Amino acid sequence: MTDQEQGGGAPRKRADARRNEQVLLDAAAAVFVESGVDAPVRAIAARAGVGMGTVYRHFPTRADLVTAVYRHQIEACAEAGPRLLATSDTPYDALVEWSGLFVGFLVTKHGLAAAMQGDSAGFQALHASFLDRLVPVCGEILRAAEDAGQITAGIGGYQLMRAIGNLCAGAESDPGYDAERMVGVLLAGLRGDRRRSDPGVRG
Amino acid sequence: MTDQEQGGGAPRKRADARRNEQVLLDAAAAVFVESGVDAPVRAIAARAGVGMGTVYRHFPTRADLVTAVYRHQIEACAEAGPRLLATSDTPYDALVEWSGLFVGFLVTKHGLAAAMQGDSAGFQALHASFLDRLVPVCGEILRAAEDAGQITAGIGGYQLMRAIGNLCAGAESDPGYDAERMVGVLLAGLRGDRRRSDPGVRG
DNA sequence: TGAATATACGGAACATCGCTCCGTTTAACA
DNA sequence: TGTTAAACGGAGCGATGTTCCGTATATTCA
Repeated sequence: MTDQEQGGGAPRKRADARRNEQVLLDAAAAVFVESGVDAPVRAIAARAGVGMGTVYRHFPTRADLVTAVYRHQIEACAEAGPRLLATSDTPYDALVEWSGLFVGFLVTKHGLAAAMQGDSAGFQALHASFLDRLVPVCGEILRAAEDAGQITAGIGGYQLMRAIGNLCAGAESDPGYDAERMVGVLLAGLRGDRRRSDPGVRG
Repeated sequence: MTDQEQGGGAPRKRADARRNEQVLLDAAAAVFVESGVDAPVRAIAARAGVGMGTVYRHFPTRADLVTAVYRHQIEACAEAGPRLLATSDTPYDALVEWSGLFVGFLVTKHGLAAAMQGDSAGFQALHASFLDRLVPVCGEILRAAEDAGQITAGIGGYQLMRAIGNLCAGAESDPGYDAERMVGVLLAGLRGDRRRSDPGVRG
């Protein structure tokens, strides 16, 4: 995608630049698998056999690199939303299944969920990229479930995704914590809550 | 506690050492309020008017300092557990109230919840201190609620505290995310799940 | 009171980050 | 083949957690 659109207004990138971008993506993917998404940029540069400058020219920040590596998986998750909504028995079932996909994606990438919290301004890009694409998808499923009267109203896509992302943070390195189960409990809570119309549990 | 037990086996600490420990605790507390628990150790040393070495002699790692600063609040939270269990109408009510205390504690300290995830080995001490004291308390309330048939079985104190802590991470800096509400949903999920084995009861 | 000594102190120094800068190399094109 | 703009590499910067060690001092004992 990044390459093709160069045919339009911008002049085509140089061959070595295009090659290095791919080399970097491959190297980053490999390093992320081995050391998690917190791996030093230097390690990725070394693995790719390029200098630091090259990394940062292609991906202005660590978060951009992370985003780029997982872009196709984000896309797959996004596309699964409408499909699940169409094929599942009920919107709530779709919500559960879609959440399962998202959780599965998060917990297999070391530190990805933690990074999504985006406290330090650097990760804001990652935060945004994930959420820009997936929040609308999640929101659509949520609204469908709401309309069907299956869950409580007033939980937005962002709110739920943020909660799920948080629940998954650090889960892969903690055998005593079962993120998938707690996400299941959270989703059950969406359903159980629907009996109260009053939104402010705590004021 | 650190001072008193010196009367036993270990020789009493030097006066300047005792004084500096307190000065450091006060300085750290102030800096944490202003800049969050992620504040640089240097900033705390400067605020206290001591050198870096002094900080690390008293608190071998940043996490130990954080733990020490909030120790009395952790203690208050721990002591509230049995009390709530005794005074609340039902164990589940106690669970909700106790969770409210814990959440209130976490969200008012910038970055504390995030630190609790303890990814980087440094924060393991913080992780442990919080959990060693509070997990049994939480577990007791959970078991009481289980025994009363109010919640699903098989969720341990660690599991729930970890989930709540995660849900609160980064909440204070994200106006679009309401951690307290999502904790409420999670707790509702604990109750909602029981309907699988006991369909009749509705709160 | 005046050494003697263990204890504590201060802050420079080290390792590790993310990220920037700039002199050098090289692909693209006439 | 020569020109030029794009891309490269990696040293360097600033920040951070942590360690080290020479110096200062509280405490003790004569």
